[in-house]
Parts: sequence; C-alpha cells; structure tokens
Amino acid sequence: METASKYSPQQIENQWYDYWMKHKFFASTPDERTPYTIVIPPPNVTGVLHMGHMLNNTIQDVLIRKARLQGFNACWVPGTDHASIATEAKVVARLKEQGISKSDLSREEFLAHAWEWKNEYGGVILDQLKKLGCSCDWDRTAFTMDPNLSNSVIKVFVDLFNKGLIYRGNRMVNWDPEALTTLSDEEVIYEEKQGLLYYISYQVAGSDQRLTIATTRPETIFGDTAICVHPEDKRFTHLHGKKAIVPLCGREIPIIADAYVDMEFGTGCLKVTPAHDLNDKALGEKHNLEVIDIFNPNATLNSFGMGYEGMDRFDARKKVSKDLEAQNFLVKTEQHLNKVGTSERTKAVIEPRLSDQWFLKMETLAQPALKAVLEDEEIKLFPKKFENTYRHWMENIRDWNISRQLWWGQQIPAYYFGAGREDFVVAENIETALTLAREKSGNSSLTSQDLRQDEDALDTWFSSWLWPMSVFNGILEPDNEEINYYYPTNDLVTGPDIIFFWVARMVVAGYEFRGEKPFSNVYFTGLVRDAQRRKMSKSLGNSPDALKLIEDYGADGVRVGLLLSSAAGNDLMFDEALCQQGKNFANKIWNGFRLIQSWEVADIPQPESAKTAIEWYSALFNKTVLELEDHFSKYRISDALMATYKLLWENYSSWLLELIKPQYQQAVDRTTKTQVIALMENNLRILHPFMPFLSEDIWQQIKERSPEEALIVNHWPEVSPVDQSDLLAGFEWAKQVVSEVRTIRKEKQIAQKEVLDMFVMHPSNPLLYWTAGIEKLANLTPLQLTQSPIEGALSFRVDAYEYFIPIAGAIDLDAEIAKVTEELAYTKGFLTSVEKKLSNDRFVSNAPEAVIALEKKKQSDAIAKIETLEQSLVYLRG
RNA sequence: GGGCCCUUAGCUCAGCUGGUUCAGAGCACCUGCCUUACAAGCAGGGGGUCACUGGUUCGAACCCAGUAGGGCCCACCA
Repeated sequence: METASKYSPQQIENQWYDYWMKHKFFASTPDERTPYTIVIPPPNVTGVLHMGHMLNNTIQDVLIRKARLQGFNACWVPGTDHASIATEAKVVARLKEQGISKSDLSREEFLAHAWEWKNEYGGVILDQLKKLGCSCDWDRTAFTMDPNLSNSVIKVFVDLFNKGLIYRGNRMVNWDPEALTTLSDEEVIYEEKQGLLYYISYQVAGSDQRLTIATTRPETIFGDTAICVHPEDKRFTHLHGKKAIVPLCGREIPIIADAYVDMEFGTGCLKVTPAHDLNDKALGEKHNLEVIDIFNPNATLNSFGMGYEGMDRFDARKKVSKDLEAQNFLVKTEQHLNKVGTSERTKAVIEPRLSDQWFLKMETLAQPALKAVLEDEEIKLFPKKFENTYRHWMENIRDWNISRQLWWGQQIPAYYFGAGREDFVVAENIETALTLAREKSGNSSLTSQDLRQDEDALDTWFSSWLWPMSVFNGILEPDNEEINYYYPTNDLVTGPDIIFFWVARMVVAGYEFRGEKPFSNVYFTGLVRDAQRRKMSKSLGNSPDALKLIEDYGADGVRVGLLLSSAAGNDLMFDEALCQQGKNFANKIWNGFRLIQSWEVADIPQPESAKTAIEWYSALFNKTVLELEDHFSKYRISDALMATYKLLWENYSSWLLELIKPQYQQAVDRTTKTQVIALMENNLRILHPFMPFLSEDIWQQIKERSPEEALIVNHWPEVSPVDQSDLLAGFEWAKQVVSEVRTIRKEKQIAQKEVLDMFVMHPSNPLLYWTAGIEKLANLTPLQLTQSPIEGALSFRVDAYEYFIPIAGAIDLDAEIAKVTEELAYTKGFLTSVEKKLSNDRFVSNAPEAVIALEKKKQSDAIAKIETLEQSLVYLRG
C-alpha cells in the first residue's frame, strides 16, 4: 500500500483517540502496581481552552503517558471548578439578556438557572483537551460542586469551626462593587494610577481658624468622623481637643492626635473615615470614633451622602470636588500617583468595606505546610526559586476570608436562630443545626422554620483546596480504597500565579485533613506570552485560537511547539513558527518510517556498514534514554524533548538511515530490516509522551497489533548498563571524517555521486575504524593506507590522522600550505597553553586527577598532530 | 518600601560541583542541491568582549563586591 509522502494528522488523531477511549486505556482502578497520580488543576467550568491550558495540560499528558509506559498505574483525574465569581457573573449576564434580574429571583430559582447554564456550556474545555490528546481518566471527571465534593467542603467547614479555627468577624474587606461580593487579599490587584490629591479646608468649630487636609477621596468626607494630627506636630498643638466642621455637611467632628499620621505627607492633617479605610478603621477603634458608612453595596452614595445620594463614587468625587471649589473649601489639587486595588475578575476598583464575614485562622494551619516544603523536602517545587515565594507567604500568612456574597457555590452551613450576634450554630445539616440551636438558645421549642441559613457561599478556593482528596472522596470516607491507593498524588502542574490561592492551601489542607502531603512535586509552568513578550489576553486579541492551531499543525505539532521553548518557570514566548517546527518533525518521522517500510527484503549478508551503524545507534539510544531520565527527574521537559528531537532527526534519520539504506532499487538484508524496525519501535516508545498520535499510528502500521499491544500501554525501553562510550566516540570521529570530505566536495564543487579515492596516514598507529561507513557516506573507493603524503592531493586532518584525496589539478599549493601553517600555529599555541598549565606546580597539586589526566591527553594529542602537520608541510614545500 | 530572580549568537534558551580542543542547542540567516523517504527536505557555512567594573583563584560565563538594565512577588502611607 502506498503511504502518503506528507503526514496528515487530522484524520489520524481522532481515530486513535477513539481507539484509546474504546479500549479504556486512560482508565485506572487500584491494583497491585504502584500508582502514579495527577489531579488536573480544574479549569473554570466557564472556561475555553487557551494557550496556558494547552501548555499546562500537554505537560501533564507527557508525564502521565511516560508513567503509563513505565508500568505505573497512571491516573490523571480531570474536572472543572465551579468558579463562583466568574460563573455567577456569566449567569447574571445571560439572565439580564433575557430581561431577568438576579434580585427578582429566589436563591433556588437562580441556582436552577446556574445549573442549567453549567450543564449546557460547562465542560466544553474538557472536550477541547481531548483534541490535544490528553489521556485523562474521563470516567473520573469531577466538578467542585458534585454532591460528594460539596459535602466534603461542608464537612471541612464544620470541622474547622468546631476546632475553633473559623470565626465570624466584622472586618474591613475588599468589596467588589460590580460583582457585589468580597474578595480575598489575593484576588485584589494593585495598579498604579495617576490621580489627584485634594487639599480641603475645614473650619475649626467656634473659631475663624481653618485647617487643611489632603485626601485622594474627597467624596468620602461624608463619612469623616475625625481629623487626626501627629501629637508632636508643633503646627497643630493648638488644635488638640477642638472640633472641626466637615464641609458640605456641616457636621462637627473631633480633632484627635495619633502618631500614625505622617507629618511629612500632605499637610500633616488626616481626615479619618473609619468605614472606608483600613487604617482609619484602626484609628477609629483606638479613639472610639463613630463609623459612618456612606456607600450602598454598588458603591453609589447612600443617604449619608445627602444631595449626592444615588450617585456613583467617581461621579460623586467630581461633583464634590466642584462643589467644594465653588464654596471655597478646595485649596488646591496636586497630581498624585497612588496604588488602587482592583478586582482580579471584574477589574472594578475595590472598595474597602466593613462587613460580617467568615474567616479561617491560618497561622497554626500553615506550620506543617511550611515545614513540608522548606525543611523536610516532602514536597519539591520546580523551579526551586518558588520556595522563597512560598515561604514568604506562609510566614506572613493572614486569616483567610472564606465567605463570598454569592449564591453559586457551597452555602455556608451556619444557621441563625436569633437576633444576637452569637445566635447561630454551625452544622452539616439542618437537623443537627436544630438540635444545636435548641441547646445553645435553651429554647427547646425552636423548629427548623426558626432557623435561617447564612446567605453567603464559600470562596471557590475553599473547595478546590480539597481537590486532591475530594476527587477520591477522601474527606467523606477517609479510609476508602481509592484515597488510600492514589493519595498522595505525584505531580502537580500549574502556574505560579496560583501558588497562594491553590498550591499552598492544598498543602495546608492535606496535612490538616489527612496528615499527609497532597503531592510530591509541583512543576510551575511559565506564562504564555506572544512573540513581543506581551501577556496573552482576550482584550489584546493576541491569543491564538487553540483549536485552530490543532487543526493547522496537528495536536502533536502543537504539543511539540509548546514544549520546545518552555523551560520550567520561564515564561514561554509563543510563536506559531514553533508549531510549524513540530509539524515538520512529525513529517520527518513519518518519512523515516516510509523509507524503511518501502524496503524489499532479501536473504543476503548484512553489510559491515549497516552492522556497525546499528551497534552505534543502539548505544546512542541507550545513552539518550539515560539522559531523558535525568531531564525528566528535573522536570526539564523541554530538554527531554530536544534530546528526543535530535536523536530522531539528526542521528536516526540523517546518519543511521543513510548508513543502512540499500543501493537504489536494491533489497535490504533481513537482519538490517529487522533490527532497524526494532530501533524504530524504541524511538516510538520515547516519542510517545510528546507525540502520542503519530507514534501510535506508526506503531500500528509496523504490524498488526492486538489492543493489548497498543503503544500507549506498551513499555518504556530498557536501558543496558554497559558503558559504550568508546563506540560512541569512535562514531563521532567517523562523522568528522565524512563531514570533511563533504566540505571538500562542496569547496571543489565535486558532485556527491562522483566516487573518490582517499588515503589515510598516521605517524605511529594507523588503525582503521568505521571504514565501511565512511566509504559509504562519503562515497569513496576502499580507504588506502599510506606512509607518506600523497602528491597533488587535497588533505585534511582529524586528530593525528591525515587524509588525502588525490584530485588532478584541484590543488592550490599555496592555499594548502597556508591552511596547514595556520593549523600548525594554532595547535602549537594550544600545546603551549596546555604545557604551561602542566608545568604550574599549583595546578598540578590542586587540580583533581581527572583534570590533570585530561590535560596530559591534550598534550600528547597535540604533539602527535603537530608531527603530522610538520611532516605535511615539509612535503608540500617540496 | 521589603524580598526574590534574570542579563550568554539575530531570536528563544542550555551551560549541573569553577577544570576537555577558541562557549553549546533549536530556530533564523548565508551558500549549493528538485540526489528515488522527506524542499515540511539534504549538505556545507558564518555568527558571541558570556551586561559593565573590580576582586578571589593555578584556572571564572560560573564564586564575591559594586554599577547599569529588565522581570516577578509582597506591603494600608492619606
């Protein structure tokens, strides 16, 4: 059957993915083998595949496929994350399109819409991962709001509450006025923004005196409840204990003194707005100030904003500033650069807001997690530099705000039974809650109707921090077979941007709920950027369509393209040209197979050149597999791929196949064909993690295979422990000889098909290696020995060997002399430097023996070469 | 403001404990080839003051100090 000369991935990829699925090769169940487990970083259920996912999941698939070949029970658990803020925002937007407002719906109605949305659109991303070739155990696909996973979250909440680690507090939180929810500190991004610093004059009550404060937020004057000065600031001593009148609203507020104020900044007078600034809140508590919250949840002014009620905070700022100016309260404005917190999800400017929230105490929980990474090396981070980041966060950890003012997520299992601040209980279900509430209130006539569950949902990360356990139901049934078998997982592959959100918290949860790490290694990928180093983003439109890329270059091509330049932790400059390189590589392998497949076999003896070539390649393959192991053990996936790439392209295709190729239209001997197919099969084994489709396809074309014999479940090549470095070095030397002949052909414009004679001369020990191969590749008549230089011949040298190719009229004597003279001068200089080193006592006494031996070898080689060159020169000069 | 990291060829990066024969790779580039596996290819070639300045050492891309430039993380200065 004719095989196409171009590899076309499109039809092949779907075919093999279906085949693997049909035979359940991705599925894993506990057995006697050692497990190798990866849990996917669950993408947002609303997500679509982008380049970051492609990179991340390609790496996971490489690891899982390699582990599978190595005989581990490989289990890659896929799934999605309910992503409360992002998903709720999408559902709200969709309802809005339908003319429905969230506020018109009950919680149940809204959740019904959300589930409908999830079932319709959610998980598209998982189907996209299949196109990439990801060999996840799809039967295990989990969702962070699946019943078991949600119940795990509730159980953990109750458990932590009962341990006294969860508390409810009125705290200044990061409020997202767009999403109408709280954000954790980690979800706030500070951006430098050029703004104005407003100088506003306040009248001192009962006098003509005035004082001037500087603020970036004039609209918050309605919430002012004090003016603060530094107690040692001489300029303002006379104001201590007096009152000031807030412009526009005319309220009197105390003037207090506190060392918190920076005398250098602004005017040295600070307006204090306890409801809208974290520091002001602290000041307020210290000085017993009134707290006036002037905003509605959507950051419009409320009734405290008087005439500005209903106005957005930024509009109010302009209006207030204008009005202050009109009434001569505004002294001046100055340009001022300040950092503004914005929401990671909605980009809205965060409003510090006081509210009741649930918090998890982190300090003691963090201790085992810190120790596991930094002291015990139970968990290793790749690259290691992230350990510093991890340590810094863990050592300065703050309590985690785990409540969100959203419906989509696990509802906080706190039940209120009265109006008092402490009138609540926490329980896994309402029945237990009722019992507890009756006890706590002393009122045995309470019914479930009297209980009101907290409206808020838990932070999404409060469910995903359990992911490596909850996907195996290890929280609800801590002793089940699956969790005992698969946990702790092996590798986690994720981005450094979620080291705090997710990685660190999973470690915390692992030790707290299971007394064991969640994974052994964490591999941080870099960010995918475009060729101009810009972050890929939807708004820039510089992110290529992932599925289109797969269509154009094949999944294998894209995988190779992504991996080629992604050293761990380094950002990846994505360039489509890399996918083209991947596609070209696939085609190269394809044609390499096409060649051997086309050979007719005959019962003829194996040529010497083929025999030695196969021995050499086997040795090189062996060595490469060892290198691959080393790269993989350090998570240098890119280097592992490059080693495979060079082995297959440069050595297998360009050297081995050329050496064993039969003459045109002639048959190959049986031994060679059998051996090269075995070598090809080995190639496919190491290629498979990177290019699963192509490798499986060729594997199956080599011969008919039963499903159990599929490449995906075959085995990793075994490595011989025999040292074959002499064999490899010998071949490298032969390659040099061949290259030199090719260079001469090119310089002298001698066609490859023209057969040449060649002589070899060595001053002492003319041993000939690899002659058959050299003769074949350089297209030579049998190599001849000579004791003295050949007249009128072109020459070149490799080590102490000198080669002569007699070509009538081709030689330019002066040029030859110049060439040899130059080579001689260089070699002499080199020898001098080596000898200088060797005659240096301090070098000889300090350097390790191996280094000295090496220098001695350099010395003797150089001496031999100089001898050859000098002899040659004498001859050339006649 | 605090902490961490980086600077090696046109580009993207290796370079491990300081020690091979002018410092490596891939891509790009230049030259010659439509040679019967592959032009998505073959063969050959050019290209680097290892950011800069000093120091330690028999020996420095690598260790130390400083300088310049770039990046990341953390932090409540109105």
